[in-house]
Amino acid sequence: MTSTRPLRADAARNRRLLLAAAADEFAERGLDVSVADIARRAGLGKGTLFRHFATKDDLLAAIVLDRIDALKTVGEQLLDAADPGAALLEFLTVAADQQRQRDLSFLQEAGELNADVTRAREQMFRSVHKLVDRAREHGAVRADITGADVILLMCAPNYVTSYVPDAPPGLWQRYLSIIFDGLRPEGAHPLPHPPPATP
Amino acid sequence: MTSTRPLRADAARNRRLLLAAAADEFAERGLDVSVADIARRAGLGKGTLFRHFATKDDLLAAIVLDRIDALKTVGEQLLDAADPGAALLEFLTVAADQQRQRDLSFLQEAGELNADVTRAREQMFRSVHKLVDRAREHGAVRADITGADVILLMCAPNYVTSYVPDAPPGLWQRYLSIIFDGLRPEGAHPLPHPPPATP
DNA sequence: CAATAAGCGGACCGGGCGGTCAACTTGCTA
DNA sequence: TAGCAAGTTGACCGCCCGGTCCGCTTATTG
Repeated sequence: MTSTRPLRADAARNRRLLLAAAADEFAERGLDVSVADIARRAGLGKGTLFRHFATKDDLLAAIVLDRIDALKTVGEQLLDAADPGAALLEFLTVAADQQRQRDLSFLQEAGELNADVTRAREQMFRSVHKLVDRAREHGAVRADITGADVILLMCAPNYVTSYVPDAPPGLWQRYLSIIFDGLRPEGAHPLPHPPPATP
Repeated sequence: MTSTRPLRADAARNRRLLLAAAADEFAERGLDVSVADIARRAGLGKGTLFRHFATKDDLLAAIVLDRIDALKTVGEQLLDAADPGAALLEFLTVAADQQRQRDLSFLQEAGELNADVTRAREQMFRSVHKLVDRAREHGAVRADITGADVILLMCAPNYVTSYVPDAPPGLWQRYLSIIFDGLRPEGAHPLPHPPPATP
């Protein structure tokens, strides 16, 4: 589209600084941190932040877009894995590990208004659906589970651990493991409600 | 302590109106709704709200305290139930059903500063620990699960469904069911991380 | 090295928030 | 029913937030 000439060296560095500071700040203190705090953490002025990202939501969207794209790629690569059950578990592990601490709600909050994020998210969701379908056909997950279910449950381990004050770093793995056991065919009980259509 | 004379009739009614309006508003639109909106929904002035609740957090704490107390009572009653596994599931069902939609984070957010809420929460947690212990001894849940695990997972069904745009009313039951299957002994895989000590 | 445009920063703005207050209304009681 | 304490109200306050703007700095380039 707009053939934009490359960023000046310092500007490129500052952009990276801002993205990193914002990611940390969002992760540690939630989506409500002020842009002033983010800029301060990056060691830059507030004006600089707004030169790089027109709005606070755009900054959030840039971070989320990165992560979703990375996840999408991981998902696609895992489609060729030998063990479909292990592949799905691996995907969920990467997904939960990538978004540390409390930046769980990233997926929805940012996508509301940004078309790029929405599109990337849908591509990533498609990967998940395929992973789940493969795992189901292989008997690695129960028959009554859908991709939409897994997408919804994907962030739960992070959510759950965000409520323990000084959580040890790997605690989320415990809850991913429990939830994944709930997805397995062994000992599965019939589900009381059909899955949602949307995601 | 302070022998306070009973509220005037209209004041008592308004207090109930405010609590109901706040509960609805928090549930529908999250904890960030303005006190002005809550007062408007109750059909009252903002000043009236602050006469009944010194601060917005106090209002939230009053709501949360009610719910936690109710949950504590349910938990204690279920301790006498014949089937410990069914009792635990019933408790989790009541817990998830009680806090509809997105008011999931009630437990932590409000208790941060309010001593009453903290105390009530700890009592309720004690009930959960007992329910889980009984269920474990009975073989209804896996041996490596603790009360703290269940407390953390308690709100997950609501959290998960809060991300589907127009969720059908009972959808949370699906995810409670999946997660509960993950708590059962059949098909359980060893957990990769010890449980947290705190709750 | 000089010229210049790209980048930077912080004072500033409008708006919305939680919370206050003094003038007004109303349920209770004797 | 008269008197008054209890209750109500919305205009108002100070604060902080996202976002703007313009004078200043600096990387780039011929």
